[in-house]
Amino acid sequence: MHGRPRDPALDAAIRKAALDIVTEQGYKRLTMEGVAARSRVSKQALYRRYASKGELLLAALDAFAEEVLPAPDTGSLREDLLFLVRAAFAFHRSSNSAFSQAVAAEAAQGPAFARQALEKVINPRRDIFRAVFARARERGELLCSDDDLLIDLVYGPLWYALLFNFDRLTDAYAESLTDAVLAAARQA
Amino acid sequence: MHGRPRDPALDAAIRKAALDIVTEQGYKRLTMEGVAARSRVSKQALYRRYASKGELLLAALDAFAEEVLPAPDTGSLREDLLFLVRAAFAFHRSSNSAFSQAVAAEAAQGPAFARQALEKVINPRRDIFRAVFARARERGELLCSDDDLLIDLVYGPLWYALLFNFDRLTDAYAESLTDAVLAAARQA
Amino acid sequence: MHGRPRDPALDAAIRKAALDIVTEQGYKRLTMEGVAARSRVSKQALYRRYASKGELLLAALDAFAEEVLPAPDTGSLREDLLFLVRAAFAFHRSSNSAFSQAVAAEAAQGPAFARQALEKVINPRRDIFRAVFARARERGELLCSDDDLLIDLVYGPLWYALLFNFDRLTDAYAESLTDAVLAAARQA
Amino acid sequence: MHGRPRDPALDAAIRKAALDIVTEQGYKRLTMEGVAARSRVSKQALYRRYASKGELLLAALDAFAEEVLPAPDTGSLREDLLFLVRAAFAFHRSSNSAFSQAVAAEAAQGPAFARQALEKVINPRRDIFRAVFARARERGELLCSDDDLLIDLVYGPLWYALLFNFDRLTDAYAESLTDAVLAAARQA
DNA sequence: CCTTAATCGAGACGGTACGTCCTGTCTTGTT
DNA sequence: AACAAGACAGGACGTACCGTCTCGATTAAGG
Repeated sequence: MHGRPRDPALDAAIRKAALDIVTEQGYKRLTMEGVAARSRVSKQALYRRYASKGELLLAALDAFAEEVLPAPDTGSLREDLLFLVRAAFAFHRSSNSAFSQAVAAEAAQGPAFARQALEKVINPRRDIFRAVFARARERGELLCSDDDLLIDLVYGPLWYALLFNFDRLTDAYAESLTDAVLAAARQA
Repeated sequence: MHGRPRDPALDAAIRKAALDIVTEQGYKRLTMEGVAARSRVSKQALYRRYASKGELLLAALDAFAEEVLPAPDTGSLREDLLFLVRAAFAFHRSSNSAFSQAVAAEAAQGPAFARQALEKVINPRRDIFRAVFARARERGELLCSDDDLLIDLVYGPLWYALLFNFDRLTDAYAESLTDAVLAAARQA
Repeated sequence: MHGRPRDPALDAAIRKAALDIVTEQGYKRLTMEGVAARSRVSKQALYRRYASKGELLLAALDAFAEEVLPAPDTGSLREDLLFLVRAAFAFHRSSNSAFSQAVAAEAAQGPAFARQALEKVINPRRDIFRAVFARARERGELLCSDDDLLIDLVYGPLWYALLFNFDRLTDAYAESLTDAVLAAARQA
Repeated sequence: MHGRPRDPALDAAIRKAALDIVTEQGYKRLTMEGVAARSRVSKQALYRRYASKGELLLAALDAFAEEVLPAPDTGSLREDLLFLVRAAFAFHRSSNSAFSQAVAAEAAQGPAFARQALEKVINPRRDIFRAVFARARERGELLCSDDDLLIDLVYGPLWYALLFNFDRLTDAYAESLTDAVLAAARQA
């Protein structure tokens, strides 16, 4: 038998509360207790859905996951890449950086979270690069066959900067990085 | 100023306890309370030395910092790089990965820690690459003048994998990555 | 008024579950939640019948209430009293003591429960004594006209012992107590 | 070694809070959480001292335990008894009845508590009767040698009334009860 | 030699959050 | 209607750490 169904309004309220707290106070201050209080939801109802801060964070991340990700097609690999890298930098430079850092912190501490973040947040963004690379390959602009490596060359330095050298995420760096990736891309 | 001097044996006991707890139970379980208990040191004495888990972690990291970092000089940039990248991968693949992840988690959550980690752990390792690049430049093997960018191309993907895709840190990947860096290095 | 009639099988199941839990785990562990779970009855159906632990306890007590209460008639007041006092002691000494204590605990905390317990459990037992006293009075064995006082002299010490000195409920004590009551009974 | 000693001011604050809550809101509303909040004491400090509501109640009862118990000596057993019985009734009729009921409830549910209550609250009051009986015995007013039985005849009906028939605790009843006890006392 | 001051262990303290349990009410669909 | 199932707000539970604070007992260096 079925019992009373879960109230979807609560899911929304919880996600919103979590989102607000992270952006306003940072991930460190994100607390099950606090989310319950802010969303006016009982702790029980909260724990029924999310057993940990990590799961809660992933749920809150859905807001970003649903974003339509832009896939540029300028006809030039360099232009496409530059656009994407700049956009990625801009995203992490914005107020969303609290989330990026939360994701990093959580991923560092649990492979379970890492896997889910990969699937929900990381891979969709990598796929856009894949599409760009596919088109460039048709045009003959790309000799390297290892898309994953090239994408790592973009996102690696990005998350690395996010961890240790936040200020590095400038537009100038975006351009240098893009050219470095291009050098690798043109090499068989 | 006089009074009883601090007992250096306590420093050692504390660092050892912290180290043991992190490797045995992971960084999440590292607790000031737990370290005090395990090292048979009073909380007071502990807090006198390290005001936070972060400082404690950095102190425990000194064990690694004191390691002699090997600086290869094979006469070939590719060989030197390959050696360093493989060594770095090996280090993070080992049981020390708990520490790498702890550093990542802590850095993600506080620029103060990030800065200290940078100085104590990250930059010394970057400097080794710098030396290698300097020699290669003299030999004419290196056109790119931006050492930091090249080093980011190495360590970026490494930490990125550490966060999201641990299994990626294979020797094969080390080689691919090295060649990508070389491509960027040879480009003006 | 129509609709589906209440299932009497549920009443039985609930009472049994409550009874079992009290005897097995004590009154403290008696929980509406637990009774519902054990009796495989929904909490709704449970609350429809019994609005509180007290009501539930009283319902469970019906099992005892339906017992045929023996009314001795030996021709001697002392013999009759002794029989009743011993029987009462024996009852409370048995495994039913969990119930007696539950009744005491609940009565202590709510006059509402106390009144219901009085009516359903306490008074019926007092009435047996009344009958015995009535016969004794006819035989001229009884000068005291205050039955309630005499009965208090029996049940008072019994419940008192139940609260504070359980071990006191021996047969020897039953005899002493009976003789004390007799002394009071023979006095105008 | 010793560590920081417990702050005795906290003991006082806790006892006061517990006392106030019980008299103001009844024993049911007495909550470890509530006592901690009202006494501005951390839950930890509270639990360090009292592991349960029962222990807390006993501690709060110290206020009464320290009371000087009056021991009448009128030269007449009846007068002495009457005085004591009336005083006892008056005590339980007063606002302290909340405590009496709390004690009853708690004693009913745990022999551990019962034993402690016996020692701290019950027995000291019984001892006063013992003293009165001793004097009466010297005067030849007392033939019964079983003090405990006689005291049960007093306190039994009292607690019995406390549980089931609160209104019974009148001065008239005190007199009837006294006379009944006297009848038993005069009997060998 | 003997203060003097910072150290040490032990552990109490006010807080905050944890994750669980129970209460009493409610909302489903099913009988 | 009553029923099983189970979600819901609310409140209390007992525990774990946090960082700070007494205690009494050491331990040197400086007077």
